[in-house]
Amino acid sequence: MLLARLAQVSREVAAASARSRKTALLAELFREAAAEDVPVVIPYLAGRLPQGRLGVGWKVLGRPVPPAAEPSLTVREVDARLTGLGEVSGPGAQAERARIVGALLAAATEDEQRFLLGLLTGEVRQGALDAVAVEGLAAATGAPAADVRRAVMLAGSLRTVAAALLADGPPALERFRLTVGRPVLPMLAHSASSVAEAVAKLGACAVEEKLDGIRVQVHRDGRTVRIHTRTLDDITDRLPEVHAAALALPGERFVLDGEVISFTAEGRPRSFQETAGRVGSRLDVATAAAAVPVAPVFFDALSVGDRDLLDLPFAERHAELARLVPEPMRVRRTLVAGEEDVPRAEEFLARTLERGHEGVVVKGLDAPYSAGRRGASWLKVKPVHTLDLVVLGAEWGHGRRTGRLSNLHLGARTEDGGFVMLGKTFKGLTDALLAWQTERLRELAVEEKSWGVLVRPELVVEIAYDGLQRSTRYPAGVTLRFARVVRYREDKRPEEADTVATLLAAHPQVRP
DNA sequence: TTCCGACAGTGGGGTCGCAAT
DNA sequence: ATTGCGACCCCACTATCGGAA
Repeated sequence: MLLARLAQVSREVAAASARSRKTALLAELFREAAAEDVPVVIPYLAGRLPQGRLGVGWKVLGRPVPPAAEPSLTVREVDARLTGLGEVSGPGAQAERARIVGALLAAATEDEQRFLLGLLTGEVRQGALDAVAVEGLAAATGAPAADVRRAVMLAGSLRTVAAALLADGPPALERFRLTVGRPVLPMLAHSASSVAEAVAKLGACAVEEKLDGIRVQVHRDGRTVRIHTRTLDDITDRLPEVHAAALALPGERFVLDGEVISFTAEGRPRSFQETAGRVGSRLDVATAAAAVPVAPVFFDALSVGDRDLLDLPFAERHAELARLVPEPMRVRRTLVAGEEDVPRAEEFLARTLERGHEGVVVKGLDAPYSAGRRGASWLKVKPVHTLDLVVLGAEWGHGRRTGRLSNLHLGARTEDGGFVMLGKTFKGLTDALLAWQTERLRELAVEEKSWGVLVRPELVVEIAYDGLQRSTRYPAGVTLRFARVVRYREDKRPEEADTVATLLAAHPQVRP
């Protein structure tokens, strides 16, 4: 199959607004694809490369290449060239990557170039990724969409399921069950603004501490242990402590879900930055582990022995977890029968925060484990802080925000009446607010840049954020975590904005 | 008819490892 | 030795579609 066909369908999918239309377009293409092309066609139309990321970004891709007049590239040839691209390393790698990409783009028509650049940057912008591709695959094969979705979650891979399904039809889905040693996509949580709100939604529930570390799924089969991240990367080699802890548990076969985090000698959690840095260290793990030891803390059991627990209610999965894992290696929790217990749950949240953790996750006791989904039965509750800051500049947006000033530069007041930048945000803005701020900020502009504008510090904006973290990038030595716009404060003058000093005073545990 | 769950898109900061400078 | 880039951790929020209520 020619790449041109995929590029054409991708353009049509992007142009269609109805999801049902996108699904139909994808299904048609999947039916056309020859068996050998399927392992490439499916991920490409889901907006991803089967090889994953290839080490090329805008630095290499930014240089325009004259397009070919006629399409000639086949999907398999493109796939082979990109596999080669992924294998480039060592001195001269950047030039070699640029050469390979340049040659590929030169062989591509304008339409194909656009599609390839989207794939390589991970931004196809066709309004369809894995989920719509799953729908398309179901439509193409006549398999129920829910069954296909479930198989993909359990396989952790759309490509594998697609190949099996197109080769053997719907019965192939039976093969995709939870298997010890093969990671499944983890269940995720929604947010709630308070414990009371979460309990009102869920009824009988468990309130568990939320640790600010790295999510892990730990598989043990006999003496073999594998540790995977949220995106199913294998990080076993980086976490010898977790490996040892899994082998020390009194069970030969299991799959557990939890968080890896580093504690100080006093038992306080280290900052996310420290834990993430440790888990990210690959070269000298022993030295990293000596400086920042980590520990697993589990909260769910997906499989124990030969039993697949995914469809059991959380209460039963947790009972299995408690049989296998000793208390200190499980998250702290309290059980709540209903709304009459809300004060106790709030007390639990307060104590969890005192211990230095992020917040809590409220979990319905009846719900199954929804692999790969943001289940309605897990609700995280974290304290939200707010500040009144001043807009110092703004950057032009991309995609659907093209032509709008989108990403705001946020400043706090200093003692001498000036402002220092604390970070940026683009979140929390409605289309109407985007339009309004674009106009307003252009009026206030004192300097036009290629990337946006610098403005007179006059607009005050209320910003919500999750906490403070150290920064080497910003002059105050700190930056906001997960900053987002709440509203503009046109009733406030910049002299009334919050200062760096008040910000630091509100977070005494974080020092620049 | 209205409501709400699921998705895609739009990017944020930090840290590590690698290659270029 | 330092710098820049890309991958991958953490993530919030809005718009939209389409099925559920």
